[in-house]
Amino acid sequence: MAEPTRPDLAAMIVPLGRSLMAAEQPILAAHDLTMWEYVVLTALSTEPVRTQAALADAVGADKTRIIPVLDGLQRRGLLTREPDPADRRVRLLALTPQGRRLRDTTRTAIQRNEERVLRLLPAADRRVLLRALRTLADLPRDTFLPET
Amino acid sequence: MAEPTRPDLAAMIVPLGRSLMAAEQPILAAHDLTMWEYVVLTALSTEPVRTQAALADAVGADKTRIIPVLDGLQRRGLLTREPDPADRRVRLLALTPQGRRLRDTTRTAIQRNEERVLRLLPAADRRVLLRALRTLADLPRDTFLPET
DNA sequence: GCACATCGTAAGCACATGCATATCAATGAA
DNA sequence: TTCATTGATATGCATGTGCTTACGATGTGC
Repeated sequence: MAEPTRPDLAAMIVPLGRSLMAAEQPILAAHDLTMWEYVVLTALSTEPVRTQAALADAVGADKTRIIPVLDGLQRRGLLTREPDPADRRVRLLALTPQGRRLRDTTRTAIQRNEERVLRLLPAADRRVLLRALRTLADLPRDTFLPET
Repeated sequence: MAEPTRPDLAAMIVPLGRSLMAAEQPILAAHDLTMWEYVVLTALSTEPVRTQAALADAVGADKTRIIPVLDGLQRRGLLTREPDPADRRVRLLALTPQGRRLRDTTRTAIQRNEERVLRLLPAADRRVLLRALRTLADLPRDTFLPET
């Protein structure tokens, strides 16, 4: 039984994710956003989803738990919910200009902090890392599940 | 305000971590281990820690919540706890041969599955990704916190 | 028209987590 | 010697999460 040559991928990524989330927290607080609020603001501009349930699925949230998040964002004028004329069950979500601005300023602050950390890596490694992460992050979730 | 050229690092890493944890779950179950049990088994062979509290900190666990995990592992003969003669408050932890074997077979299965996913990346990217992740994962947690 | 599915919404339950508190035993410093 | 600190342990509380159930409104297919 040979010694493994690397740590588990999960063992590196999961704690790293925790550290990054912890790092985001003060930035989000300074922008008066919770994590899920920010996730929704970000997803609404990058994911072409039609239904709230699809949005929840896309961002890994629970569709029932996301309702109060959407309520809050709507109440603050950061997003709108309009019935879809093609299917009156559906509420179409859209960012307001205010929502877009808040998303952008928050994202800028978050990414600035991330760049500070990423600069600890060589530039070429940085580019590859981001490219590879993007590829992995875009994989369907069940890609990772073990085969039976 | 220019469009960002990349997703947030956290926005890629955190869901990826979730997917990897979900993928691990059936493998751990097949080896009769919980996630924290496996984390402890793995950490005991790679982290030179003396106290249980230090182990908990090293693996991002709560020192009080880790006690029942250690109890269970000890009861199953996977690890031993002996008083440290140099400081009788401390319980020195060590894997048994059985614990080492279980850790190894589990890790092999987990990494085999991870390799299957990693092979979706070009080989050179794979190497850089793992190297970069290792670097980032080894950073002290407060490296990531924003500067005041 | 009817049975079934879907969407949004609310709420319940079990469990995990982060943090705090408390206790006992042991250690180290003043 | 006294007191503060440390290590292990147990437990409580608040919060978050995953999943489930249920409901009303709407849509689809037969």
